[in-house]
Formats: sequence, structure tokens, C-alpha cells
Amino acid sequence: MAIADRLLTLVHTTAQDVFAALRANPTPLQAVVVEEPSIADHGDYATNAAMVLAKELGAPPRVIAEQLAEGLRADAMVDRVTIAGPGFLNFWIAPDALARELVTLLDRGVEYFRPDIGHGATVQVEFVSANPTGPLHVGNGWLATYGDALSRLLEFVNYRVTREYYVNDTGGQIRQLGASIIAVRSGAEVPEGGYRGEYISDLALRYHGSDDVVEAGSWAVPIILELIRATLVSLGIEMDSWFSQASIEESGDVALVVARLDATGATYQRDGALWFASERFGDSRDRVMRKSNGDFTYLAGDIAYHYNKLVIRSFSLVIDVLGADHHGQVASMMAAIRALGIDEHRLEIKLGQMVSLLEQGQAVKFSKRAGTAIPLDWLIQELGRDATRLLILSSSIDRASQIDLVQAKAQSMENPVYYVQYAYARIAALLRNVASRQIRVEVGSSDALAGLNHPRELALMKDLLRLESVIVRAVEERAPHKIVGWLMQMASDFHGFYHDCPVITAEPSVRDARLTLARAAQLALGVALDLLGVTPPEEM
RNA sequence: GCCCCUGUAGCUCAGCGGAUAGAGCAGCUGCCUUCUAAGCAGUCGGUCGUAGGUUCGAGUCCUACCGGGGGCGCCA
Repeated sequence: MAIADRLLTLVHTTAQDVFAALRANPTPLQAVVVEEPSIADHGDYATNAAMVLAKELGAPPRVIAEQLAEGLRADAMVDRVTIAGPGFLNFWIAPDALARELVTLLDRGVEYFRPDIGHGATVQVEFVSANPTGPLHVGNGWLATYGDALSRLLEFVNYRVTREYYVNDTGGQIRQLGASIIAVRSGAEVPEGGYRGEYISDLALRYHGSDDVVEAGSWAVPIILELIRATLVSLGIEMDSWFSQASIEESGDVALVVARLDATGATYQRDGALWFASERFGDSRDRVMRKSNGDFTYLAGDIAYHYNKLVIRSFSLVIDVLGADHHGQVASMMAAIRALGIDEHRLEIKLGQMVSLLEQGQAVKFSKRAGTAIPLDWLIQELGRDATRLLILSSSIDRASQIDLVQAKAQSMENPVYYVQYAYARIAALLRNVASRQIRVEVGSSDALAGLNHPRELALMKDLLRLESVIVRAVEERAPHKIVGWLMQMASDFHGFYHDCPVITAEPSVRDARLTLARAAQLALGVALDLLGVTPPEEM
């Protein structure tokens, strides 16, 4: 258990003692938290327990705080407790307790940072799923990287993850694609709503089939998918599964699912079409399942696809990563899940807000059809894989990012990714130097490590002990960008340590303790970088 | 009109209901004879969109308003 969690437990038990002493009934303590103050004078950790209890007990916070402090001081883990402000309890952790924790960390290795949240459950993350009508653009890169980092996080906390790309290989846009290729081949204008761009010209040169738009479109899909796959690989992303929309339609599952909705009385006929009464299940209006011409709608196919994921393939959890332009589908899909009697908590839909490019202060929207989309390949080539990933992962997907490409490129050598990677590389260099100088290192007994009490060393240790809880939060909130926040702090603290605390030239006991700390830091940096899919470089 | 996201430093963005709101970039000033200066230290820069409310305590929660983005098809 992490130190903060152990402290919270300690605060809880001490609170029970206070209740008993006051002959008061114990009350729930959910509001009690242990946190790390941003100000060093406020201790290594702090709790609001006295203020919460004061409310429950109707006594002044500082009086309660005195009683709590009494009990807390008795614990060996706690070095010092002070009462401050409106009734905060500030703790300082005993150096030997930190040292023991560091020993445990090194003993357990990567596992030290791994909370078992998933318990081996299966989860499918569906992301990218861009129509196979052209190369990925920069906007696709955002959600692709988010989806991959989320998948890495879930894998780390013991989910069995399947990364899936839903291939919309049927329908109107495939006909448009075919029509565009045929038009360019015959030297005609690309039709209204068609696709433009160099790749269309390339395809037109290679296409030797008939003038049937479906044939031409279907012919092009696998070629374009291969381009997409290659782009993803260059971003460090490999899908486990490419799921064809056409295959769902051919399987008969669409009819099956519509029949199931029918059987539960959730559908009705109107104007020659079959409707799903989705409003009864929380949608803003009802939706058509089968058009008056007999074809199923996209939504019907999409419901069948989700039925396939949740029932036929029976993933415990399904996460759809979609662009905010798919917001309109969410309520309909959730309504269908409820109508089919599936536990709605098994489907999560994460909406990523739109990304826009800034060109001379003006926002430029992506349009594949108009040919104004900036290719993702271009961005990766300009910035490199690691800088691209970190740029994308440093902010929340709830925010509509604006990226100034000129600035992004100009800053590529100043990208924060190098700051973080440099910390890792510096440790690698340290360890190489130790090896090449044939220094014998006695790795860390907790006694030796208790000598680590320089402020830089303490800051580093606290970062190490915090990583697990950061990972928990990042997973729970589906927010990989929280890992970036930790990495920046960790890198900053490491560079400060490196600057102020010589390692190899220090006397042997100090040197060995610092080397041990550096090793732990490298381990943690490696875990965090790996969660983001960013390379941990041995040298720079 | 209704629904979702959002508004924090010049720019791009972090920020668990807690104490004196942070980082990177841009600007200014120092620090390489010393384990990698892709670094460290300092400095400049803020009515956290506005107004109410809840709370011992609000950038964070609630309401209204203002601004920005997206969505509301028998398209996919």
C-alpha cells in the first residue's frame, strides 16, 4: 500500500479513537482526504480530517486536531505533525519510513506501480475507425494516440485489452470514393461530395476495373487501409482487430438485433419505415431502423455492431473513442443498450473534442473531401513520433485543442518530450559510468537509504511514491494526460537532484544511496513513458 | 430552440472542494575545468469569462448570462 493510503488508514483509526473518547457515534469519513500540499512548509502530506470531524461533532476544528495529532504522532511512520490554518494536520514522514518504502519499491520493480484494477477482465477499446476513404489527418491522430495510451493504461492495470478499428467499408462514402476514382481516371470533374487529393490520382492510375462505383470503391478500401495502418504504426500504434461493417451486414446480425428490439415491443411502423422507440429509453427522439426502401440504417448496423461486442464477443467493458461530431449517436446507442437489456455500464463512450489548426491566428478545419486536411504523416515526419505523441497526450481530450503548426514545428527542438526523455537518458548514462569505472555498488539497505534527506532527494522519493495513485486516477478518469503531468514534475525534480546532488563523486555510502534512488527513478520514468508510448532513450 | 464540451499568464495548456493558482514556449538576468547545459537558479507576467448561490473553505460544485467548438437526417 502506498504511503498516502497507509496514512489515510491511520487517520481513520485515530478518528475512531476520538469518537470513542468523546463518546460520539462514529460517522462516515468519505470526505476525509490525505493529500500532498503544494507548499513544503505544509508537510509531506496533509489531511482535512479535523475540519470534517469538527462539522460532525460540533466542536472547534483545532480542538479536534489536537486530539488527532496526539494519536498520529504515536505512529512510527510519522516524524512530525503540526496543526495549521483552519485546522489542517500536516505530517512529515520519518526518513527511515521513506527509505523502507524505497527498498520495497526496488524489490517489487515495475509491479510496485501496478494497481490491480482490471482483475483480468476483457475490455475492448474502439478507436480511430476513420472512414477508409483517405489517409489519416492530424485530427485522427489525436484520438488515435489517446485511444492507444488509454489502452496501454488499461493493460498496465490488468485488463485484457483489444484495440479495434471499425472499418466503414460499405455505404454511401464508399460509392463516393469509387465515383471519385472513376471520375479522375476519365479526366472528369470529381463529383459533388467526392474526394480529392493526390492519393485519388494515384488510385485512379492503378485502377483497371469497371466503371461501377461500388467495385472501384471496394477495390480501393484495402489499399487505403494499408496506408492508414502504416501511419498508425509510425505513431507506435498497432490495432489487434479490424472489424468490417460489411461483415456485420452480411452476417444477418442486423436483422437479428432489430428482431430482438421488435420482440421487446421497442419498435413500431410509421410511414413505411420501422422505428425504434428510443425516446422511451432516454433518447431525444425516436430513430429509424429500417427505411421505407427496406435498407437498414447506419444506426441499426451500429447497434448490431455493439451487440456483437457486448453479447456475441462478450467483452466485459467496451470503450468507444469518438470525435465530438459523433455526439448525436450517443443517446441513441445507449437507448439501444438499455432496450436490449444490457448493463449500460458496460459501454462507455468517450468523446474527444475537435482539433483545429491555427494558421496565422485563423482556425482551419479539416475536410477530407475538400482536401484541406493536413495529413497525420506530415505531422509525424515534422515532429517525430515521440514529440507528436507527447504533444497530443499533454492535454485533456475534453478540450478543443488548437495547434499552431508553425509554432509546433519551431518548438520541436524545445518540446517537453526531450526534457522528460533527457532525465531518463541521464540516469542511463550515470549507470553506464558506474559500470565502466568498475565501481562496486552496495545497493540500498534501508539504513543507508535513510541518509537520503537532501530536499532534492526527498522530492524525488515523494514523486516515486505518488506514481501509483496518479496511475489510478488516470485510469479511473480515462485521462492519460495525467501521466504527462506526473512525468513533467518527475523530470523537473530529477534534473534538480542531478544538478545539486553529485552521485559518482560522492563518498561511497552517499553515492550508493543516490544511485539506488536514481535507479528507482529510472524505473518509474520508464513505466510512465511506456504508458504513453514514448521511447525511453539510453542516450541523447 | 434543445443536448455535449469548453473559457486559467502574451501563446499552448495543467490544476483531487483546501492553505500563497502552476508548467512549457515567448521576454529579461545569472550558472559549464566538475556524473550529458536537450540542464539548473532567478525574474517578468493572473479581475481563473461575468453575476449570484452552496460551503468553515470555490479556478474546482449549483444556477443564470456572455463568448468559443461540436451535435440535433428514412446520410454514414
